[in-house]
Amino acid sequence: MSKKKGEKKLKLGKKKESGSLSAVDLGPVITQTARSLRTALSRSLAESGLYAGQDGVIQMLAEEDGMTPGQLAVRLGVKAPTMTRTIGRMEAQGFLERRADGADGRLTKVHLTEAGRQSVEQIGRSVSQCGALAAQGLSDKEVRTLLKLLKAVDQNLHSAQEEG
Amino acid sequence: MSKKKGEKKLKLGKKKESGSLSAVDLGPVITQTARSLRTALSRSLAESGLYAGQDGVIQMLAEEDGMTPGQLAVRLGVKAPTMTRTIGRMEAQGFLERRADGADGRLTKVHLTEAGRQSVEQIGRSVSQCGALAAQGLSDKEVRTLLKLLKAVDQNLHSAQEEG
DNA sequence: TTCTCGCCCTTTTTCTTGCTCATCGCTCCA
DNA sequence: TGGAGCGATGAGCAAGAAAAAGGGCGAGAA
Repeated sequence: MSKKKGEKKLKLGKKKESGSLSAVDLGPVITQTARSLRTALSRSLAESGLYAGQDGVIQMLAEEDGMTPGQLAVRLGVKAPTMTRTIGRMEAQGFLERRADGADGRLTKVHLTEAGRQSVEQIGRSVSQCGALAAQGLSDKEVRTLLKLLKAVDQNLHSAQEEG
Repeated sequence: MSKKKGEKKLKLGKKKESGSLSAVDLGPVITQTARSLRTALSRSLAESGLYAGQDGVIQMLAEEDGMTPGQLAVRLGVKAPTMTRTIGRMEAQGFLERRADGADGRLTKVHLTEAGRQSVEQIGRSVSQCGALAAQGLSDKEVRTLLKLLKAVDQNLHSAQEEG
């Protein structure tokens, strides 16, 4: 790998290699931004009485009630055990409830409770408000570009994970 | 601040509000990408015997030994309690050690041990390798754009945090 | 000069998400 | 009918955050 190491511009090799220079910063910057976002969302979500990470479950269920923990995990990009525990906590909090599937005994269906359904709107507000804040000062086009690049990165990470 | 709220373009509001449309997706996508990255980095870092989140401490200390927990926390974008505990764990793992500051009794200086110093190189490899993987298929320019946009988002999030 | 109060830094505590490894139960197919 | 698989959980480890508790330093008041 890596033939195009320093051949990019060859500008006197002023600062290291211009090719990898930025890539190293990618990790830290993504991590940092995600942390900031999580913290911000967390505070906004606190008004609804829930934590960052739980919002997705509510929104997913609002779109399609009765999903299984496994489905939720996949769609939210989280591992199954994490989803199980989060669901358990949210059930205790009264936002949703588990019901056994009549046809297949292995499956558990997750349903929104009345309280859960009532929180949907407020959560949507928190999320979009948070998104708007994050995107402040960026043009529509820039946001789309950011989204596209981020998805590409995520894709890279995923495909590598499978190969091991 | 903020008078220029909806006066941006006013283009008939074709699809909802063209401004926020993508913005809502920003949060989930960033979160998701960060999770993937964390997982990937975690595996790579495991060879060095440490966890995702600890790498930054080593690298920071490699650059400037003897920083205080507070300084490390700020530079790594983490809250002080988190840093304290991480340092404690890393001290137990043998990567670094705490020393009291002679001049100011409130301060604690964190120093890399020999083992810590020896891990610096390998960690650097893990991080840059991970960054390279993430940036796979992206042009140099795209990476720079991504970096720029991400930093802008992070900035937005931070400035809002201060205002409360 | 001495004492006290306010401030800063660190650490402790408690709660959550998230991951990996391991386990238990149910299905379905050979 | 017995085993392979899939789905949901359980247990253990770590990062992060918020709230609050210790300790030391320094400045201002008496």
